[in-house]
Amino acid sequence: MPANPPFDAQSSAKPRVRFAPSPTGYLHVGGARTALFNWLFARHFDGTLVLRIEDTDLQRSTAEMVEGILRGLQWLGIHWDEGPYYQTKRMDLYRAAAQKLLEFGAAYYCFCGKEELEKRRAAATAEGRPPRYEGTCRGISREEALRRKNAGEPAALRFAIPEGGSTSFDDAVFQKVEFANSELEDFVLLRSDGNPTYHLSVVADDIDLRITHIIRGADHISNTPKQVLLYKALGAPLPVFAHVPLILGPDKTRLSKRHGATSVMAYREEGIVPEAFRNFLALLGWTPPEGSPEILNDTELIRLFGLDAISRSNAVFDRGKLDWFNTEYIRAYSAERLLPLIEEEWKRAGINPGPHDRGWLLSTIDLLKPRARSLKDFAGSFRAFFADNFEADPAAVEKFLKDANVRHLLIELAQRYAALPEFTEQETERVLREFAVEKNVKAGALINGARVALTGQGVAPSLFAVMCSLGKDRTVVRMKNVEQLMGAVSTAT
RNA sequence: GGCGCUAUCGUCUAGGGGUUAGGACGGAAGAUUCUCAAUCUUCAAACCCGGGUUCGAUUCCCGGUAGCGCUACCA
Repeated sequence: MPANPPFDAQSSAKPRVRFAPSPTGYLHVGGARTALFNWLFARHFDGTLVLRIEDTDLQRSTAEMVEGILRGLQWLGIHWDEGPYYQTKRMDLYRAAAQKLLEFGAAYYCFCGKEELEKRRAAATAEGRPPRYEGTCRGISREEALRRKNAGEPAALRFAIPEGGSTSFDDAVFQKVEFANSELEDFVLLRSDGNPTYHLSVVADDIDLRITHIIRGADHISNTPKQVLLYKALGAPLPVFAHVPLILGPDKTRLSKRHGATSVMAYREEGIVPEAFRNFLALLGWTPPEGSPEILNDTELIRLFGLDAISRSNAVFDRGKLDWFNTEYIRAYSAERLLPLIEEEWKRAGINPGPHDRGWLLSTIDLLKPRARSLKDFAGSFRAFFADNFEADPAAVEKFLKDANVRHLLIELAQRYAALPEFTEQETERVLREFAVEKNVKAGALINGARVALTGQGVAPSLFAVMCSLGKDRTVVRMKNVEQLMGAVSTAT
């Protein structure tokens, strides 16, 4: 039984959680997963998700990154209820907290210069000692410190870690975690320019925003005892901490650009549908109850989600599994829902599907979607359905069209189709099969060759469905032009 | 280096003192013959190592190893 019991849904208080990205970069996969877990938790308990932008690193934070992060969250369908709050606009809160800490005797001014500290750290490391701040300025009397400070001497404010003992907390994922206080250093609360550092601003904000559960990456575990000490020094009740394992690349090192796309938006560009990405992310480090399927919509995700089922070990980002989720979602989506997403792909690929009516577009998408792995396919390997300028896959040509006789027969067959009054699946198939018998060739050879002639691909839906989708005119023209495909191949290879 | 966390198929994971160690992705084979990236069927694939506790450890404990994290006047 953990000392911090899991949040009690029966209690009147609804949980308040937050996602607090730092706008020094785009929304990356790890951040998105953290945001997702917070959102799922808030929705599950009918609580509140607060968005807070941690932009106290003035040098590296930009408005563009904030914009990108918000867009990423929106794309994923993660909606926050409060905020965004900007830390740079809440400086008074942090300074007041710092002042309080100073008055309580939990903080003191430090006059050590940056270079001086670096030198000492380097020396300590060289001598094999832990490079911790030794509390040099801790002994300076309060009056003396105030005098020097008021005289204009630059000073940072440091937190005074209690001597001896240990600090522990009960993590909803990792259970009890304990650190000896001797391992913690007197960290900086206020820089000498008066701006707060991370620890101070997070804790002051989380107290002020009445955050009940802090769900964040496991890389913050080591920071937590310092923050626990801050809560105590400030006399505030502790929230429940829940640290979620990190996401790794295939080589089991922390996911980074080396492994490919780490930006959430890059996956949109790759033709991933947001629900698929969200579903995939949810299952990275969290497992639904036994017997649950893995394809889970937002309602199911929210209903099933719980902190207790979060894993304690890091998870490798498996691109292949993401693609599987994507195919499942594309297949399950209605053509109506797919169409606007596909139109974006066409725009990007410079495809204008022409004068087709909406009904044709929808039925063609339905025909194609069981074989789609990405939205990109609708502008890529399915291009021939929506544009007349397409390139043939050389491997498909090689496999099904290298026989000149097949090509000649296809051209001849095109004449028959041209004369066919009723261009339906049944009729086109009947004509082709009779033609095959007449010419004493296997129908399959004609079918496969025709598929390549019509779509440029060796893989496509049933040929006669393809013909009907394309219509008589385009079918006839493409079959007649089959030799041109050969030319394209020989020049391409 | 110090401190912390973690360790089940290639990957995500279930399980838990006695199990044929379960599922999903991926892989392999077969079926379908109108292609396959579709569909169906089948198969291969794991408890990090060493001690201890126990009648019995993959499961509990300790140690080792490995991986990851933190170790800033970054967040």
